[in-house]
Amino acid sequence: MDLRDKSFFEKVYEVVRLIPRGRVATYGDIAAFIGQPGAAKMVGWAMNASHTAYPPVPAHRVVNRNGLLSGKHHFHPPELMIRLLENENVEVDNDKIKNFSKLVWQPMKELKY
DNA sequence: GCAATGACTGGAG
DNA sequence: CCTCCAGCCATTG
Repeated sequence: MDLRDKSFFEKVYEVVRLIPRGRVATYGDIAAFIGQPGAAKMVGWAMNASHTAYPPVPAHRVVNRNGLLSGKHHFHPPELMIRLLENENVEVDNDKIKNFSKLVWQPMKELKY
């Protein structure tokens, strides 16, 4: 798979890299921002291949709409995701982001196009 | 090109 | 906040 060319994946990566340190974003918001609302699953799919992207993508800042770390099982080890978040002062409780509603970063609203 | 897949989501209960 | 359901769409076999 040539991720070198511009694609859905690369758009996702760009947005994810814009997520401020200590903040998190949802798959749906990212998908909507790149003009493909409803393609939230594709964002997750992109994250699945994000390890091949460069510069690295802070995939640990991307969670589902409930603030649940749905993708932690894709990290090695899974606890790494939580460790990275806590390292940014993001509190995690039982695989969920505490104060999620306040930490969530929405490109649509933050960047306001 | 059809069928299955998946780190999802919004609405309803 | 949780569960269940139907819809979502790029990528893969």
